[in-house]
Amino acid sequence: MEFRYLRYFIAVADELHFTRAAERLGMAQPPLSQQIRKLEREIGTPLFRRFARGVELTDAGKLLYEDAVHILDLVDLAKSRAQSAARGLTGRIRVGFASSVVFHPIVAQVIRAYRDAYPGVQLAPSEGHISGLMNDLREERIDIAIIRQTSQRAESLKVEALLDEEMVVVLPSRHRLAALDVVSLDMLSEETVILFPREIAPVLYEEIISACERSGFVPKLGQESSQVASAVSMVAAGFGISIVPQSIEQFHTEGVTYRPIGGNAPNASIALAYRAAERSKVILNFATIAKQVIQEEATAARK
Amino acid sequence: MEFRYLRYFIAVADELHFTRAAERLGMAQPPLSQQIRKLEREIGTPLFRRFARGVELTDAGKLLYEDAVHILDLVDLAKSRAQSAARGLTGRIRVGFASSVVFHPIVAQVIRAYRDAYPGVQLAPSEGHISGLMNDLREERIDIAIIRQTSQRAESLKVEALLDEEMVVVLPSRHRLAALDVVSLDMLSEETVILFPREIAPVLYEEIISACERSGFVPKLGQESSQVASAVSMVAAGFGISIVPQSIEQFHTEGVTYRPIGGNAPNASIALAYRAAERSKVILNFATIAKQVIQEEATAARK
DNA sequence: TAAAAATACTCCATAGGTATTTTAT
DNA sequence: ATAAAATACCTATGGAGTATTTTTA
Repeated sequence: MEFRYLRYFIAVADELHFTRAAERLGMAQPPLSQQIRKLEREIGTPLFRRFARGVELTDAGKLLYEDAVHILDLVDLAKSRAQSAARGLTGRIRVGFASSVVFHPIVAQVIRAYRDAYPGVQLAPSEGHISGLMNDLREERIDIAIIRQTSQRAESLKVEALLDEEMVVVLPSRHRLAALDVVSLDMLSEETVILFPREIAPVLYEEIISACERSGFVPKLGQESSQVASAVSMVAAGFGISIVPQSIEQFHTEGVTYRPIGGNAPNASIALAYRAAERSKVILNFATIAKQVIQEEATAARK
Repeated sequence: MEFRYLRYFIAVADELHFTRAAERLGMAQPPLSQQIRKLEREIGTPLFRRFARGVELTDAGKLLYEDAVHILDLVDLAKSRAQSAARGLTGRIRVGFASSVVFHPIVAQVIRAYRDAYPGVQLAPSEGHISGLMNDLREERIDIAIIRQTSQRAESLKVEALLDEEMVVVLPSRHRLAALDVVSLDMLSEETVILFPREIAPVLYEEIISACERSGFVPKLGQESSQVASAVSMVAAGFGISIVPQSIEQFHTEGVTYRPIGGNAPNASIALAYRAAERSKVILNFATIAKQVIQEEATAARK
């Protein structure tokens, strides 16, 4: 089967006249007759009944006409769909978010901005811990991730810093330090500190520990929380105090108070991760949009 | 766009390897590369990313792959659909029935037989008077009709006799002739005869009149009934007697009695009508089935 | 008999082949 | 260094053109 056959067939079916159809196709009548004949031989049945004045469609021809028009439409559609996929306008993108960043307003902003710019792309979000997300990226279960900066030197992945975020202290509201506007780290040397397991965000963990060490003490660690954010609940329950990224403040929990850290506050930096070999416009566009959003935020903040 | 491009593209997409795909297609690798390149140029975007070991699909390629497979499937489907249409296995047929034949058992038998033989054909039945049906045939509003034999010499239509049907007398049950087993026409010379309008079935009408005349009288016509069958209701209402095709007996109406006509009973013959130039297998198959059913009935009756 | 499609042939564009080079890991 | 795709060039199939015949209403 050749495509040409369908185009020619449609022309003849429209005109019900070989000579006129040939004219419309910009060709001579005999080759048109030949091609139609080939099509009829391939299908195994006449598609036209020839009369002295023009032709008419057989039942088989009538049916084929509908299908042929449909098929040619689909071909055009397929072409334009492929074109828009190439421009990153359509498709699907699986985005992973580290559990410790999902509360940060930048996440919602990036998603909104991407949705607006590429409404044809379906977003499939997922949440997980940093190392899990990195594996998901490598094994192509997700396409891009917003994570905390990581020390894992991943050959095949590209990790780009997006922005820095200071950490804050989480205190039970009745704690004596809650009376202060700003808490400095050295005030915490005697406190029991609740932290998440090191594995779920190693760089964040190390940053907290080393900031304490720079302030001259080794933190006294208490019970581990399962997540970065759930440490807040444990503070409320009286297990101790905690240190969390500022965006966790969104978590308004009864009985806890957040206080900025004076001096050398530990830093939680947010980064974008995706496969270094990535070529998909859909995915690269997401990275571009994310960086643009950060840029605009920074510019807006300067004013 | 050429079909070949899609076939080649699918082969390369399946193998992710030009050389192997070329082998599978039974051709050399360079022309395959050329054709894929042409396809990429036509669509305006790369479909594959070439590496030292094989290739991979771009986003555009992935999308086009799905569409291409679908399109090739549709082409095969279109071919087989056209083929089955040519054999009269699929399609739609609009069948008209003369009001005076719809009660005859042969009608249901023919429809059932056709349905069984060609389950893929959609039947669209309609009912009307003979002259209306003949016009509908000529103007292609219906494809075939079961009618009463007609005198209208219709150039463009073919009318084929199916079977003969005797007429019977319809009497009010308390009528003195209802006491007889058989009624002969000459007994009706003084009766008021209720008939349908001549236009709706001229041959039937003439047959009744001339049968009476052969029996030596001109029938005394009373009120006209709107239909052949509705004469029965009027007999029940006491407007007179009537003469109807035997199959109308199916119409079991309170207060009327049907009696066979002795001697020269008028004859109502049933016929098939369709366009003389008809070539559609779907329609010609219907005619064949109808004649077969009659044949089988006759054979069964002889036993 | 006249309009239109089919046939007969000729030509050339291009699909496809062969030999070789380029590219990417 | 090597596998694989791209390039260069050649060949030949078959699509399209011209002239003519056949078909059908």
